[in-house]
Amino acid sequence: MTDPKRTPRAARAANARERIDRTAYELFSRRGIRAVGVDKVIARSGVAKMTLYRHYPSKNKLALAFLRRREELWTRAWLQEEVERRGGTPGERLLAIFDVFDKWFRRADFEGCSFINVLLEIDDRSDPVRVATVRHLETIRDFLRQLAGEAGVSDPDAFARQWHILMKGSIVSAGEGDREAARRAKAMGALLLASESGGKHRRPRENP
Amino acid sequence: MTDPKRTPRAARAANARERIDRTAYELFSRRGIRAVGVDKVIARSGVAKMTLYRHYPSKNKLALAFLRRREELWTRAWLQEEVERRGGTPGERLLAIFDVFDKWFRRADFEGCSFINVLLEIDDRSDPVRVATVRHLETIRDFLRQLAGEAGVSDPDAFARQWHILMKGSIVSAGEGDREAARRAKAMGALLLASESGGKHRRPRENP
DNA sequence: CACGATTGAGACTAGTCTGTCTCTTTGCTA
DNA sequence: TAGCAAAGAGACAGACTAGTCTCAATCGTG
Repeated sequence: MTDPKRTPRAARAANARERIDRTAYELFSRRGIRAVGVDKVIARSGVAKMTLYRHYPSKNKLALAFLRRREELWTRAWLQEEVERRGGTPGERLLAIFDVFDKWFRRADFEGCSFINVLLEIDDRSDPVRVATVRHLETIRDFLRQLAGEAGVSDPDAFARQWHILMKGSIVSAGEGDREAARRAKAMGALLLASESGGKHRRPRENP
Repeated sequence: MTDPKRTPRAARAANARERIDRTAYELFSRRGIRAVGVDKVIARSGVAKMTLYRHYPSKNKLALAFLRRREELWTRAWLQEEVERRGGTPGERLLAIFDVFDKWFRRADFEGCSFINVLLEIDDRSDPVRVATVRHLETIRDFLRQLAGEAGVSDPDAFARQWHILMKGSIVSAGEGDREAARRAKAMGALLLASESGGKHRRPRENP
């Protein structure tokens, strides 16, 4: 006989992992990894300790799973989707990054970039979690390099790294409290883009 | 007991506070504040626990003292001194920041910016230590605003914030491992500076 | 020489952390 | 209906955390 009222134990149990993942995402993205204990994840997700440790053999593994999820949800499903939806040309898309950031920075619950946060909170350069953040940041730069290449800049890798500096700088500034950080970065991005389309192996497009 | 060799107890005791400060600086600047326990500071500085707690009533107070020292040594005695030594005009000095950063980023023991690191490792926006880092970052921006004003920029505050974005972005990139980050940021700084001195909203101040 | 202040050394409290273990309960399936 | 795999609940270990407290050694100064 089906009982629609209470949530059956099995139904909850079935998505125990999903509850862990979601809770870890909420906590780690907002407060950092070191600052959040497994006990907190357990209490918030309503899961038994052994259940968590059966899915993830250590907190580090859970942290790595969190970073993967962050890339899925933040980098791909949010940033890239949003940017591709807004901008038409590669150049427009690059600039649209800062429009997306602008809305992000103005959110009351702005949480910053988890990759930067985790990168800076781990001292040991060989730490697997730290290494993973560097890799995830590279994924973001791959996206930038792709757009830069499509935009026809002379050195897409160097350009992507410069663009990434603008992004990371504006994120830190937003964390400091500057809500206009995205617009400030966008203005510099526009300058960089203009200097690229008017420089080196390209004819100046300046007004006569 | 049994004081080995020289270094009389009194001589050591006399600069107990200085030893604490120096040790806290070394540890906090390199590993962050949360990651370093008071026991570590005590062991490394060779000071008794009660000695530390008599000078600083809590670890937070020690952290605040560390940040003040960081501003003294890093911001003023190092960055500002170096920049003023290298550059002649305000514009040259602004660009010289990235020359100084370039040498910094190439150091094997590059430790990053403590203000950014501490800012991002503390979640609570009302935390006194976090508030202090924001204030110390403002001190850096004051310096930038001063130079921007002297350079005749139309909006020194906005310019300083943009410049600071370049600085912070390049520091994070250097932390990621990009040793060319300073040069990349400098190139963007040069563009920004050029757009200000030759742009539409130019403000004739000094200069021919 | 003696006093007062500072420091060293380390025990101690009370709490946190990650990770392990046992035991019971649950729901699905054969 | 019996068995099995997954999960809940919570005790537990061992290490670490910030901070308190006591007591003796040592210094500079009167």
